[in-house]
Amino acid sequence: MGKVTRRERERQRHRREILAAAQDLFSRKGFDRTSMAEIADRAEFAVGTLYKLFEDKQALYRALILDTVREFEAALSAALNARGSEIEKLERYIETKADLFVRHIPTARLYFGQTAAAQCAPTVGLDRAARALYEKVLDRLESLFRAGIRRMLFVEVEPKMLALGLEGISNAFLPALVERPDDFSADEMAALTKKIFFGRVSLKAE
Amino acid sequence: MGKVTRRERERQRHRREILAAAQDLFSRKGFDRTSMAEIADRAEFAVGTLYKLFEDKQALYRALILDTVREFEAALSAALNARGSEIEKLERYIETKADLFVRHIPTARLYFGQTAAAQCAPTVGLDRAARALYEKVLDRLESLFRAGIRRMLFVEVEPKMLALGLEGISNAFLPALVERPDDFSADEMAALTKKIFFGRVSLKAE
DNA sequence: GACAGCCGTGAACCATCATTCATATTATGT
DNA sequence: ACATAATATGAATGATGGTTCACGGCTGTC
Repeated sequence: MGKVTRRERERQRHRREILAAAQDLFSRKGFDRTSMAEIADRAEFAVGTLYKLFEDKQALYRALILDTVREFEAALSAALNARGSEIEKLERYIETKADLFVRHIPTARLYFGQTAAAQCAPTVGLDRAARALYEKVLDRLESLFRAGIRRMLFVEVEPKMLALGLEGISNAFLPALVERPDDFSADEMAALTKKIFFGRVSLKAE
Repeated sequence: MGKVTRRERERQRHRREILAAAQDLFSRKGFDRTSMAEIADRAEFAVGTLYKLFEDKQALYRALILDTVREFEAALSAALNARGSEIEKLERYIETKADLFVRHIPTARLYFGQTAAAQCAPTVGLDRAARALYEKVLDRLESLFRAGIRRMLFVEVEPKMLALGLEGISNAFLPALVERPDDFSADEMAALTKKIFFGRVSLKAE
């Protein structure tokens, strides 16, 4: 009973095509300002077809967000769990994130929207599971900072706050990247982030 | 011909009441998920009245955003133009912003939504004028960094990027603040921001 | 080659608002 | 007190867009 029939493969391909169309539209115009008809148009299907593959608009959105956050979470968690000192892990985290941002701008927009922005307006963040995945990354960051502080690699600051601060900086350049994608390389972005976060901006002694 | 008749004063008071109701709803649920009827209800007016005071829903929103951003811009620009060295000005900027955030959380949410988040999804930022005001703050930050670098107060990094980085960190704690408002004082938030941005997080020599 | 089941289709349906406007209410001037 | 102008009201209107479903075609099976 081979479940992987041609039918099923086609079905999954269509599903992916719809998600791709939706990603572009949702990331540029947001959930409410994107209609099912538009998504169907762009994906070259009829509206009805979307409803064959997804319960409703919310479910389609959720699936997309979940895919997006899962992809990011996987890459970022891998970076955070690689070998090396706390600092090296965090540096790899920064590099990985910059790379993801530069390489997949629409995905990055969605990721940022769901993590940073949505935290301030809970009603906007439409998904529970995605949130949980992001929390996992935050927790991992926090515990790395905690360990780093214990080993005297970092200053003594609430580790949770350090994690949020790092998130803040590593997201900071995304708007600029969105506006002029060609002016940024992942390496530059990562270097800048590391310099500001780990180095010191001020030259005066404290 | 005293223009400041009772009628006119009442009118303005009603206007403010409507804006106050709208602020709470928009900041919590966003533009699309807030209906004119809801705003009218909360403000204890009829829908028609909203249309006597505002052209349409967009205009009401624009007025609100403009008020919000204007308020922030005024306070932040004042901080950036006060006496003192570049570092002192920036420190005052950080303190002022933290204070605004802690004191006016709904306003802060709107501000953040319109500045940081909206930059990534241009269609979301519904207002031109508000954007321009924020750009003014960014430009001022940038030129402060530029001057500071010339005077060897800061490391040599693209000043624009330093400005974005500072924005990133000073926004970073807002989500935490929104979630548990009582756990944060403006002073703590400002101190943390300064420590991460101006000080150094890493203890190892570079 | 006929039959059954799956797929895709898009017109039709319905709920949700933004917006309007005829009417009711209140304030102002005489 | 009366006339008049300004203001507030909320039911009615129309547009938008999510969702459904009856239909026609295609695929794989016997």
